[in-house]
This record gives sequence, structure tokens and C-alpha cells, in this order.
Amino acid sequence: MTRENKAVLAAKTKVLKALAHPARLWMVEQLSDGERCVCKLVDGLELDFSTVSKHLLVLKNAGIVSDDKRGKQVFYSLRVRCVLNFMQCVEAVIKQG
Amino acid sequence: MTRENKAVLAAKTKVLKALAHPARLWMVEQLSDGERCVCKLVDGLELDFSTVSKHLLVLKNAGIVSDDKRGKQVFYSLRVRCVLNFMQCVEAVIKQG
DNA sequence: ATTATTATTGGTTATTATGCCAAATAACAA
DNA sequence: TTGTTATTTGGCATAATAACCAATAATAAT
Repeated sequence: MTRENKAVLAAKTKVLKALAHPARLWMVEQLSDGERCVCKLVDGLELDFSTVSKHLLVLKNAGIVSDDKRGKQVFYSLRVRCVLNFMQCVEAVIKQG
Repeated sequence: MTRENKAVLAAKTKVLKALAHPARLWMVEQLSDGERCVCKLVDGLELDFSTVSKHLLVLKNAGIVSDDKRGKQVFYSLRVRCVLNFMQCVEAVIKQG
């Protein structure tokens, strides 16, 4: 395998790893319905504010979400809708057992 | 969040986690071209035989691949083709920067 | 029967991920 | 200014992953 192939593989893996956590995946699903401030996401998760913030950073670094600070709140939104299509495939894997 | 929602989220996460490793993702891509024995996959990766075997177990437990022992070899194959479609979305995330 | 090949399992260690708390920042309000 | 709310950052403890080696199991070949 070439270094380039390895780099491509690492890039793909980064995106997948970002999605591969229940809290992060839940947030992505929430964002499919439109932007949310961090506080709103914290409300839906039984996690510390700082923990949620770090999870959002992971999603942002992977290119999956973007953030927009307005006033003292930060709103996150989904940059890539196709992520949701994939989840249908994941559900297919689950149902098939 | 209900326990049921948590369970669904955990199930989805299990599939995503299985894909979220360069060696495992590479193997899934290889299998898109047809079944492969473990030895063939080991050849393509710079990893110990036992390590590759364990990675395959992760994919199998997630429902992504199935195995078939014939003689002293074990052949793995992809159970869910749609996984490959998703990778196109992942590539879109990467290109978008 | 012995040996060789293919693969899995068990054990250990190193690295990475997760979560909380406390502290730091930023924006707005009083 | 001082205080309050919203968020991020740093630090630390713990849990989960990943890799290797050695040992085991199963099949095939000599």
C-alpha cells in the first residue's frame, strides 16, 4: 500500500470514527432537523457541558458539522446531508442480524 | 432518551465503529471485489495474522461480513453492499474540506 | 503418526478515547 | 464594573482499543 492510499484510508477513517459514538451520532441525527445550540444538545444528553463541547469538536474536525456563534450561544449545523442516507444502510445491517 | 432509543443508537454505533479503522475499512473495500481468505488479507496489510483475524471478528460481530471455512482456509465476504455507497458520502466530506 | 499450513484465542502492554471537574473566555445584563 | 450565562480548554483518572507474541485447534500433506 502506498503512503497516498494510507492517507486516503486515514481520512475516511476519521469521518467514520467521528460518527462512531452514541452521543455524537445522536447529535448528528438531531442536526438533521436543523441547527441547534450546544445548550439544547446538552439538554438531550446526560453528559457534562464540557463533554458535549468536545464531542462537537470531533464532529467539526471531521468536517461533518459547522459552528456559528451568535451572541453567547454557538449553533451547530450539519454540513453533509448524505451522512443520513448512510444511516439507512446501517439500519439494514442491524435488521439483517 | 428511552432505553430503546439508547439500544438503537448503540447498535448503529457498533456498525460504525467496526468500519472506523483503516485495516478494517481496507478489508471491506477488498471484499467489495469478492470473497478473500484471511491469508490474502494478511498479505495486503502489514499486520500480524492474529491481529487481522481479530479485526475480521469485529466486522463479523457487526454483521458486515460473513465467513466460510473451506479446507484449512477461511473465506470472508461482504454481507452488506450498501456500505460501499456510504463511502462515497465519506469521500464527499473529505473533499469539501 | 508427524509435520506443515491456516486461523483463532489468550495474555500483556502501549496507545487512544471518554468523562468529569475546575479554570479560562466571551458576550450580554445590571 | 460586577455578575451571569454559554461555551471552550486543560488536566486527570479510567475505560476501551490495538498490536504483538505464544499457545491452541483444525485440516491437509508426507
